[in-house]
Amino acid sequence: MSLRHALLGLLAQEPASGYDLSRKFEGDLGRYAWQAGHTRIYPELVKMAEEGLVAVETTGARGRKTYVVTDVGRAELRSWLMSPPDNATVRNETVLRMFLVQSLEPADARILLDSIAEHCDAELARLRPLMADIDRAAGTDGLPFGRLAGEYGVRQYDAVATWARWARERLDAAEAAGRVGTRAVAETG
Amino acid sequence: MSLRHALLGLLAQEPASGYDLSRKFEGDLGRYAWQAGHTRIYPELVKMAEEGLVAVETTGARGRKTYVVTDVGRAELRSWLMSPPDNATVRNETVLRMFLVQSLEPADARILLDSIAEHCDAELARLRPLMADIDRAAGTDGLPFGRLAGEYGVRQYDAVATWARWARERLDAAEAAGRVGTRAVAETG
DNA sequence: AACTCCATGTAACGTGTTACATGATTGC
DNA sequence: GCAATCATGTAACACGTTACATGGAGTT
Repeated sequence: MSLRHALLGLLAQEPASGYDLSRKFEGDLGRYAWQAGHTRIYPELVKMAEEGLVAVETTGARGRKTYVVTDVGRAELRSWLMSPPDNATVRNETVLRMFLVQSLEPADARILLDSIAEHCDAELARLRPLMADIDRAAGTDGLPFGRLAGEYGVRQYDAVATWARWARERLDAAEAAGRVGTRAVAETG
Repeated sequence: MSLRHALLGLLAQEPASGYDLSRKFEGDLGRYAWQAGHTRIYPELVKMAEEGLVAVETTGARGRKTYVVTDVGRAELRSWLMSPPDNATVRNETVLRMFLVQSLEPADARILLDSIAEHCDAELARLRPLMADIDRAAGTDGLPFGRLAGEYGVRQYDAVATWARWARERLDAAEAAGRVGTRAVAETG
């Protein structure tokens, strides 16, 4: 039930409508933490309101409903954050590709690794200036919401880019030595 | 449909039964790439066999069925690996916690960040010797299946541990300056 | 004989995605 | 008036988890 806690966390930061929340998932939150569309968010908010975790604060134009966290909701969020389970849910398609890169032919693996490195570089080029702007505006003593998460993204992409380049070198070395411990997946037909 | 490609990738490496495959998901694959239980794997293998992506190689004792990838399956795996989508599926409970750490009171956030750093240290202590063993056995020119993925894990945990310590420092600095840009989630009742 | 591990499966439920549907408001 | 955006929802489907069920083979 992570969606519910994601919503609680966002609402703990500031009251928002289902529409607002669904757009937050389109940003960095959805990019590397958790994805959810409005079709899932709306019913979940209704359910959470029924359970007393959130409440409708205002009803505005176009049927807009603004939700706020209740004390019960805050307690639930804190309890969830403070007790991480041993086996957290992880489902990452990109990491899966990294696992399976060795089932490709070396030539294909090289192309894939290069494209991963480039993709990470592009994300870094987007994120780094953003973080610098935040620090410039708030100073290194300020800590706007999202700054820690953004930094996580930077370090994450940096690590993956470095990994991809390391992996390519290992692959090259293995191929030069004539022993790529893999059963290649060649194109057929 | 990532499960299907995960299965294809594992079977491309070596033929296996549904039981074998389900146990592979219990290791590092499930720990940081993709999770799946046997109850999902068995029906998926049946479906993939119907579609000609895999085939039953042998039927052994206790009804054991060993699957192999077909040429069609290999082509499908290659095609999937070589065309990564713009918005890959990402669902990571731990990263979500990192996003929401700023909705905790500084004292709680500090405890959480410390526990994240410790958890990463523990994983590193487990993985690093494993990778060293592999390199010792295969040499730096050898590349056993899983070596690249294992290295990804090492770099990943290292990055998160460093991030957690950095985040703690930023949090300390912000609190010292008396401005933690967060609405704290305190315990109630 | 009892226990554990191997090995496969079904059914119910929870969660997430895609497609469909509706209507208000704002900017041009 | 038209298009874009805001704003909410439902229904069907896909995917994943938990609980339940069964039985063979090896070990003590």
